[in-house]
Amino acid sequence: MTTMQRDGRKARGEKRRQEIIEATLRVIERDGVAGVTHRSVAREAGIPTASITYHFATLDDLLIATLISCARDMATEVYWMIDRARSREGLRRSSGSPYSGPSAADEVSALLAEALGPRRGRTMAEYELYLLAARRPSLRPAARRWLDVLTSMVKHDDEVAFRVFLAGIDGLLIQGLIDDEPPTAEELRPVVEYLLNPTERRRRARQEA
Amino acid sequence: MTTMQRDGRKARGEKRRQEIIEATLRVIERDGVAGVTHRSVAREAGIPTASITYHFATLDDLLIATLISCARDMATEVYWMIDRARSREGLRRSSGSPYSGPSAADEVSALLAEALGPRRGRTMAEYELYLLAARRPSLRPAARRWLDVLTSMVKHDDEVAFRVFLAGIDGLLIQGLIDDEPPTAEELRPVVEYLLNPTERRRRARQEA
DNA sequence: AGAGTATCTGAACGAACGTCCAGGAAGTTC
DNA sequence: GAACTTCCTGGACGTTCGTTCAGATACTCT
Repeated sequence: MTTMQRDGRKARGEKRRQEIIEATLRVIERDGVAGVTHRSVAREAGIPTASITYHFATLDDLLIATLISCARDMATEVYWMIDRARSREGLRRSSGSPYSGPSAADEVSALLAEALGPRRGRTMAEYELYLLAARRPSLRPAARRWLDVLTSMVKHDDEVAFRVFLAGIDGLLIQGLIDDEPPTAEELRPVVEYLLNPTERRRRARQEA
Repeated sequence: MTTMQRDGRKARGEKRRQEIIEATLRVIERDGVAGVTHRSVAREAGIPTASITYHFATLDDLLIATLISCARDMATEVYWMIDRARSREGLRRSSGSPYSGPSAADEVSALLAEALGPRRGRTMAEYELYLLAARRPSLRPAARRWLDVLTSMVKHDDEVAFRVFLAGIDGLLIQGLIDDEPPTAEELRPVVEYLLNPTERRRRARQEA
């Protein structure tokens, strides 16, 4: 009984798989899907080249596994984000004191600014997935995942306004990627407010009725 | 004086350049940027491989020239589209009879449906340009071209509503690319109407005042 | 006609690629 | 510790790639 690994062989293999996927994602963030080769990923992960072909039958399998993993992570983030926002709203309702924290528009625009600033590489990776999914139907469920999470979690009394909101988010992100410098949360807020407002207005109207 | 070509050598070279660019665009539409190689383009154009390196110093030059050409074509299309719409609006105003042709929302949604249906490949090519521009600043002016044309031609009294409209178009397009089947104009119209309405409402209000 | 120049191309080169494989290392079971 | 399974990897193979280049062809000009 040493201080060494406690995992079985299978667990070690799974860990390696994850390391390879993470290294692949870093390569995609840095150089795009075009930069993904057995050798570049192996260099990034600090492992031998043949180790990749052992864990992934083909390079395409690796790419697909990576993009699906990336999409799953993002969907999970969206899930928790909404969850946090919801519990906060619950607090706001139960307490009688006036709420003065960040508004929904504040939070969404901050999130977009983050996606276009520090997490730019990750955002680009997401849209590489979009484009790959456009050509390969098998990838589409993964690409739509964060949209599905939003759709199923947020109550949308106005179907059309909600679709506009989703499209607006994607449009702001992809247009932000080709700006010379990433837009700040302050610059984005008016647009986000505009995207959210109609929904909010109707919801408030419904609650007052 | 035969019935042969009348163009000088220079003109012939320029024509070849164009043919190569068009073949490259077809390859991108079919297989994406990843499918562009000297040999695949040469096969598509029906010319020898070395002919490409003669007209384009590097494969990257060819790719950039093709995507810029594609962006220029699209900007030109947007230009004429707005021009036609404007002259039609002029007619509508001058004639006293009630106008019953297609509304702006009708036309925009028909255009989007076309971009996601028959012209799907071209639309994908456009977003490949977007993604490439995200990584290469020198490509960004080309990628923004159609946005600039719209911005400079359409009078936008409400800056925010206009930015929402532009983002919405991009979002609808890129989300339409990952739908299992392309959305129809009828499905898109309510969303487009919603994107256009606020602007229209304010414009009408201004005209009535 | 002949010099000059732009256009064109078959063939080849070196580099990078995806993938394979024989064999070694590590862990598990008896 | 022996048998067995899984994990791992250095090295090699055949392919495709971007690019080069010497020489051929087509056109212009004087």
